[in-house]
Formats: sequence, C-alpha cells, structure tokens
Amino acid sequence: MRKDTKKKRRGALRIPRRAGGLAMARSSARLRVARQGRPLGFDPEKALEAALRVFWEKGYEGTALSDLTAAMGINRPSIYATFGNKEALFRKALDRYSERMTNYTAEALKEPTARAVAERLMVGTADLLSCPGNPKGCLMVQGALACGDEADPIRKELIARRATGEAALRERFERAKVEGDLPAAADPGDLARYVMAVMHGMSVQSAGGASREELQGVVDLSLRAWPG
Amino acid sequence: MRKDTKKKRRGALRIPRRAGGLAMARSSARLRVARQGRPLGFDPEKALEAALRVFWEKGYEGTALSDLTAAMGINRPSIYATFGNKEALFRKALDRYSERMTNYTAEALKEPTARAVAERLMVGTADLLSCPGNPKGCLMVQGALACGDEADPIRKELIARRATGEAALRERFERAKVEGDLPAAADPGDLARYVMAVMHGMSVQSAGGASREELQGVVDLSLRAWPG
DNA sequence: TTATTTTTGTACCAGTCGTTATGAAACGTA
DNA sequence: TACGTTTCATAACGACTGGTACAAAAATAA
Repeated sequence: MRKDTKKKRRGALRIPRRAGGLAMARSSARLRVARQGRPLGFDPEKALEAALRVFWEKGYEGTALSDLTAAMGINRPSIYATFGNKEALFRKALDRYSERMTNYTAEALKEPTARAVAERLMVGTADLLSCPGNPKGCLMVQGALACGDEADPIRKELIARRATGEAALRERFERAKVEGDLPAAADPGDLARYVMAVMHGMSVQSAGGASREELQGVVDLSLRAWPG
Repeated sequence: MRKDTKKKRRGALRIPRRAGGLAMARSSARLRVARQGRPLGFDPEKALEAALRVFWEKGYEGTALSDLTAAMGINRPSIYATFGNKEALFRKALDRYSERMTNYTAEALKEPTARAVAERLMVGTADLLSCPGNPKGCLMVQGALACGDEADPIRKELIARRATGEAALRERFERAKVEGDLPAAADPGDLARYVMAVMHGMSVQSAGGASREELQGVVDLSLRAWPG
C-alpha cells in the first residue's frame, strides 16, 4: 500500500476494541480493575517503550510491523487492538518521546535569562543525544524527514511539533526582551531559529556518530554567538 | 525484500549490459558513436536528473521504482540496463548532487580567511536550500538519516560523505591557524563541527518550510560566534 | 535481404508491506 | 458447568516491493 492507486485506507476508521487511552494511562489497569475476559499478556507501557526505540532507530518508514512485533514481544493483532494501527502507534510513541525524553525543554524555558534558556536547552539536547542507552539522533528529526506519500502525515506532524517548540522558544525570547534580558536589537524569531538549527544539526551529527564531547563543543561554540 | 529471511540479493552481482559510466560521461554517447543496435530512447542525463529530484524529495527509502519510472519517463528494464539497480542509481544521483548542487563548497574552501570560508559555505547552503526549483532540504541529510536494514548501506554512505566534508573543513581551519588567520586557542575540529551542525540544522529547517530570509538569519547569527 | 545487436514494453516473479478474519484459549460470572 | 467477554496465535488478504524473462522493435553490418 504505497502510492499510486486507490489508497482505500481500509483500517483507518477502525476503533480499537479496548480504549487504549485508559489502559495506557494507568499501567496494568488499576482503576478499571476486574474486567472480565482474558487478561492482557503484556505490559502496554513496556511494549510502547519498545516500539519507541524501534521508531527512533529506524524512522517511521524504515520500521516494519515485523520489527515492531519482534521488539514489543507481541504479535500483530495485539498491536492493532491496543494501539490502533502503525500510524497511531507512532503518534503514541512520539507522545511518550516528548514526555519522557524532551521534558528538559519545559524546564529550560523556566531559566531566568534567555542565554541560560538556550544553554540548558542545548546541553540537554547533547545529553539526550549521547545517552548511552538511546538510539542516535532525535526522533522528531529522523522519524520522517523525507518520505513517501504514505508517511507524509507523519512528516507533517513532526514539522508541526518542531514548529511548536520553536514558537515556544521565540515567545520565551520575546519575554526576555521585555524583561531587558535581551538587547532591543535582538530578534527573538532569529534567535529561536538559530537555537533550533543548532540542536537539529547536533541531531544529524549524532546520527553520524558524534560523541558527547563533540556535541558539547558545538554547544560551547554556538553560545559564543549570544547577543549582549 | 526487507529484513529477516534469506536476503538472497538476486540482482546484486548483475553487470549492466552497457557500460553505464561511458554512456553517462559524454551525453548521448559522442565518442562511442555509431554503435549498432537500437538507439537509446531517452537522455540518460535528464533521466538521472529526474531520479535525483525524486530521491531528494522522498529520500531513498520513500522512493519506489514506480516513482522513478514515472519521473524519468522510462520503464524499469531501462533503469536497470542503464544505471544498475535502485541503490546504484541513488549513488549516481548522489554524485550528480555533489557535482552540480554542492560545488560551492569547493569554491568556499578557497576563500582567504577561515571566517570567509564559513560565511560562503553557509550562505551557499542557504542559497541551495531556498532555490525555488529545488526540493526542500539537503539530499545528504534526508536521503537516509534513519532507515531500515535494507537502506543501511545508503545511510552509511551519507554519513561517510558528510564526514568527508567535515574533514575538509577542519583541514582548512587547521591551515588557517598556521597562517595566523585563526587564534591559537581555536579548535579547528570544533569549528568544523559547528559549521556543519549549523548547515545540517538549516537543512532540517528548510525541510520544515523555512524561507530564504529565515535561513539567512541563522547564518548571520551563527557567524557572530566566530573567534577573533 | 538476412543476420546481429541493443532497447523497449509487457507481464511476471518471489517476497514483504500493513491490516484483518477466524477460532481457540483464558478469564470473570452465573 | 455453561456463558459472555476479551485476548491470543495462526494464517491469510490484497496491494505493492525491487528485480527480471521474454519477445517484439529498431537500429547497424553483412
């Protein structure tokens, strides 16, 4: 099911039998206890974590259902019943990625000065990218940077999420200007784009095998551009 | 043919009937004139250019043979006879990309100062990324950043090519240090990585829809980090 | 003409893709 | 026990993947 013909999207409007959101929210269903029927044979949280790893490593398009079933330890029908389809599973993995991996961004935005925000953001990125247990690179970049028509919704989703992050950064820098933290001549939009570009560039370099020290060198140099 | 089973690589050791290199070197076979047999019904240069565009836009994995035949205006057997297989075609397209699109890099390295080298490199990248007729982003980045096992050789090839560019830049900066153009405290490796990271980051932002002016803003800011 | 060589179009290959139908298995409940 | 419900495993679906066999078509050489 790639491109040119009917694209009938057979399973798109399928409703998962069990409300995945609920089952996902509390691990192993603490509140909806004692449902009748055969119990789940796996931990949805761990399965989702495994799926995230695969997507992170191979990208959306490069990940096959067989990769997912192998990594998650369950078979296809369990995936579809619990998470929807491949696209829905990726989005849930992406949510998990944002919550668990890039939570330092929210913390960084609380730093008192614009420069401290930028520094903490970039150092946090270097940390994430060089964490030994993690795949190389950033899911928000390499999940679907260029792809076929089939994966295009995912590509657009990642673009939107990157844009959201950049907007939050720009707004933080606008506040910094109001607070006198940034010179009047500084352009918050340019600064936000610059910081994002450096982080995305670090992601590409990480995917190419850059070490923690090398990434830190990029961070140090990029902070020398800071105004004021 | 994706991953888990035999991976028999049926056509890998196939030898193209006609020496593709020769036919490619001179457009429409000026030197090897008057070969007998039915003449080629298409221009290999134009076909390769069309293939390059598709790979550039959709990445290696996202590009199907049907995409290529449609864009190149020829059918599969002609592709295989002229260029080899999909992987060989991508490599030829990548060569063309390097020669025609990123030739400004060689020019940039000839600039008299390290800063001028960096500036010309990044401005040239902004030009390339915002050239109206071109796909968004950079083929060397989004051709195969994260992918399945099948595309892994291409991913590694891109990593190697990016590393080659970074090494050339580092060597240029080392020369600049010898020439007194860069302070003794400057680290050529860090500087090269920094410039590459900014350019790769611009590529990601371009893929997300960044305009020429926005990319130029990134270039201007990143040059403020320059030592000396 | 006939023979030889090369390209073209068609139709196909085995394998994989994402997705699902089906029925057995495993639970709580009556 | 039997029932209702839910999950599990198997096996299949149609569509598409990269790659090819084959013969007709189009050129040169004899």
